Amino acid sequence: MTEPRIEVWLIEDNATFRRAVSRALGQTAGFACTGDFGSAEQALAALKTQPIPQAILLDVGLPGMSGLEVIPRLRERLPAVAVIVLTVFEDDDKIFRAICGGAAGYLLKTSPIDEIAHSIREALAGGAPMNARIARRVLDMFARLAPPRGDYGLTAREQEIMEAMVQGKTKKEIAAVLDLSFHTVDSHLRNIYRKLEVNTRTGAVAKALKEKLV
Amino acid sequence: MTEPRIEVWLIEDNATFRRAVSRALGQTAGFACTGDFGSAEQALAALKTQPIPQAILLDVGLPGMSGLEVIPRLRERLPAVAVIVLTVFEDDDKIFRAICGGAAGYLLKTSPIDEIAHSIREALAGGAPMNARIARRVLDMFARLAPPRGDYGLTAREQEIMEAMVQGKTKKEIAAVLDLSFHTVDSHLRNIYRKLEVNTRTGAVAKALKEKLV
DNA sequence: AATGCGTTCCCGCGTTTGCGGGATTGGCGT
DNA sequence: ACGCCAATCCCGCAAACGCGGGAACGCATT
Repeated sequence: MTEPRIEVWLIEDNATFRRAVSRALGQTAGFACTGDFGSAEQALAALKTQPIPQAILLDVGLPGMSGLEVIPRLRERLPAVAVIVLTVFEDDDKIFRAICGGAAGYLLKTSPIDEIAHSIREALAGGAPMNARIARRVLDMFARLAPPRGDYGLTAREQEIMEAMVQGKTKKEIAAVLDLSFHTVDSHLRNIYRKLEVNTRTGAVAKALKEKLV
Repeated sequence: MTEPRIEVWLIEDNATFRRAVSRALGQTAGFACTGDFGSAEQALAALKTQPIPQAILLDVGLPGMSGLEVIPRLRERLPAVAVIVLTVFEDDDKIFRAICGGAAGYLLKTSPIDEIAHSIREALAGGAPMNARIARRVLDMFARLAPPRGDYGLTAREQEIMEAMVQGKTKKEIAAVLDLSFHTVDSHLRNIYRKLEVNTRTGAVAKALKEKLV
């Protein structure tokens, strides 16, 4: 069985490293490096003239437009292409921005070529290949970003009032949309304040949003 | 070289599957299953009498206390132990809650034993072993949870006012901490409202928190 | 010199809020 | 049957807020 070659693009400003990866990938069974570019701009320009690849290996430390900036643009034009970040950086902010931009994987340049090849297959199969340390960082960020999910025992009605409050509505407006008396809304509001241990709507909204009560 | 055995606990209500994994792990070089439990409660009780393991394989669909609930408790008592979820479920909510609870990995029960063994080593080495599909789900959730990071051109002073506002402070209090006149704060507030296109502090706080302006 | 903008300060007025008091109904559990 | 509590409604008042005006200064750009 002869499976079709996986066509890969490489965006990397270091010519030496770029050629090394390009050649190594070309010699790996089932892969072909059909394009290598020294900058994001060159790659974007090539989209208009060349056939698109299945996967793109991307450095983040590029001259001009950074790798992080280009991810969303690539994803926009080529939603089906797996963009895999391949870099030396492993700080939270870069990882975070890469993922939020839509990267399908995040590898380190120290990875051997067969791991890179395996990762490309994994990404195309719907996976998310990541260096072990990176993966841990992602989980940690996730957990930190996560909701403490405080439970203050708000009733259904109070939740409803909270939602309206978060939308910036006044008591009068809330009363109108929920078809209640102004005084009733006021009453619920006081109960919410007591439960959340705040005494202004601003504090209540901040607490609700921070702790994902809404 | 004789590396020390890795001691693993198993929390899984299906006795057949539990024994199968336990035996397979026991026969794998470098591993020892030193405890297997049919419920979270049994495992928590065993913490008091038995020596603690290096890793715990945990099912989420347990009778009584669910696997998701028990993760934070385990992490609390045993911060150094790698808790790896091993389950058939792969819905976003369960994955999300497991990670937020502090799980070090998330595997599917379809994984062969050598992959499980490898994952345990990976977790103990600071990695985050995940099934490929699960990893992709995590990245997708991450990107969705991500901040749109709107930029409304708030000045440094206005940012400062926003932060104080998010803390639930009144205009008078903000004026006090920033050593400004009440009227100045009022002025800044109006400019913030105009830039964010809101007309209440509630709306401003909601927008600021949702779009990570603070 | 002129323009724009951020920052600071001030007045007044009508609206909204927070909170102190209440009251009544209906469901739920022991 | 009794208490508990969520949910609904009401009054009044001091405080805070939103917004309409305004003015002044510094600093950078044009």
